[in-house]
Amino acid sequence: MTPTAPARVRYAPSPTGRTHIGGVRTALYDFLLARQTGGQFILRIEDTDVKRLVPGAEAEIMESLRWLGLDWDEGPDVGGAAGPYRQSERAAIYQEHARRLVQLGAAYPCFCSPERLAQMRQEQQKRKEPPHYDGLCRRLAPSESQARIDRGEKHVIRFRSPEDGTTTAVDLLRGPITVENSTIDDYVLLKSDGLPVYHLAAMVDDHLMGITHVLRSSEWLPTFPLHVLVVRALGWTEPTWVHLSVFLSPTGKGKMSKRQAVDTKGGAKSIYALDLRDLGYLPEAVVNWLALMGWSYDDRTEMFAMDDLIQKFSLEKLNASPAAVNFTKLDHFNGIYTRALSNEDLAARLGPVFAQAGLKADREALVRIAPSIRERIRTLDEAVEIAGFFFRDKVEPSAEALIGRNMTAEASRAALLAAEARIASATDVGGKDLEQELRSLAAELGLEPGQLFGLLRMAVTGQPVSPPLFETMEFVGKETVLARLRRAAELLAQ
RNA sequence: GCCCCCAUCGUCUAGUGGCCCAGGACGUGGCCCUCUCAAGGCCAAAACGGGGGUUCGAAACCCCCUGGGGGCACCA
Repeated sequence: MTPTAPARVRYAPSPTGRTHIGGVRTALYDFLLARQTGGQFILRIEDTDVKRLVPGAEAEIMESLRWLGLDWDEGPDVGGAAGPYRQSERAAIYQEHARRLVQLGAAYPCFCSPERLAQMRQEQQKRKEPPHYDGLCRRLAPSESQARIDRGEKHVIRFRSPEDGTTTAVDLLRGPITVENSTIDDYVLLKSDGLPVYHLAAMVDDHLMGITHVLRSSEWLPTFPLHVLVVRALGWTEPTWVHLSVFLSPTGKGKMSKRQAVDTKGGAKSIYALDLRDLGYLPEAVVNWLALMGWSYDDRTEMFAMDDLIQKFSLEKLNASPAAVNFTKLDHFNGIYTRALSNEDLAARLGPVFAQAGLKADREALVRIAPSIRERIRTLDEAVEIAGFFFRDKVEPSAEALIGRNMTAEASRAALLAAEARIASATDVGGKDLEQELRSLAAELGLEPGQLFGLLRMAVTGQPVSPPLFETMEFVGKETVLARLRRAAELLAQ
């Protein structure tokens, strides 16, 4: 049931790599649930594996969330009453709970060396047994364990999983999941470096931070019963568990891989949030797209602004089956959101894109061309492709490209010069009068309007595809248009 | 190998036993509009993986198979 009581939810990534859309989607759902119920959205960094830490990863997590408008109420940077929010700063807390578990008899110290464990596993595989801890230290008398600890022997703390019976864990989307306890391994909870493993750290933090709903990836399903057992051993009440399906690669075959910039029809794509930003996608489009990958509202509504999502999101409508990433649909959403932008807004977002392409395009100019390109772009960077010529000093089409459709070079040159003369005497190069004038000219020359216009387009813009000819000429300016037409005629004469 | 999850058009999905010879969206094809490219409008093709049950009635419930995915670390 989607709660009406304030939900406290957390997004708890590990700073071990780049921030991809799978994680971001989980964060989105967390955020929506918190905002809808008037609860809190918490960012917690799970950095207990020192070896896998990637510098800058934490910053990328935050930058990605901010870009998409997923602001958190509590976190490493903003603080909060349940902090610290970085697990590496909470080691003492986990150690205390590990001790408690040992006292309770639900966990035990294990002194086995990594070498012994590796060998054990190897032998088990040879015997075609599932790899699992063989329980050597589980059978140690507490007094002996204590003595070895006092002697300073290196050890970990393992969970003492029940020998028989079954454990049932309830997932909101899948219902009860029951497993034989004999299949639950004696997992390590606290490593010999004193830092916890996920199985302990996440359970402790979720409880201490008052988390009401745990939304996480379905990769955790296999260890879900273990988690429930840990929580119960500590005597805590469980949160509502929601396991979100993973994303599949665009073909639907195989998991979306971490290093995947697949080449779809529109060009290179990326599964990383910040790459999407740099590729010219709008955050509102990415949010809408992501929200619909695993969640739906009804049988027809697809456009959702963040406010709509906050209002309409519900856990019940989450889909338990895996979804393939569909970048083409992202393009579609992006096109719609782009077209909905005002001239000023579009110009503002285009500024950095043109700058990055090395083109000097001031805000005022961008506002003026916005109406001409809005309907022609799906991503912001396509604007450079279609309208970059506006900001280049010279256009130099090849003589070959300047020959009109079904025309000779000479006829093309003549048409260009004839058009130049008419445009020279026009008062308004963007107006209907000139258009009529040139249509008449085309008829006089025995040309289709499209042939003449195509010729002019190539001469003025240097490209076969552009915004509508007359708006384009108006923006380029009469003198420049005339100069370019003369230059084109020259090129054709050679 | 063992454990767990999932299963409707190519893709995202609606569907909670009769409203479904299955609806929407993207994509695809065609037509219209049109100075190019888009945008827009109209139309079309396209799915309940297979087999058993349950039921007066199954896309929906149960079982098996198949397929897909995930997991089996002192990673998360």
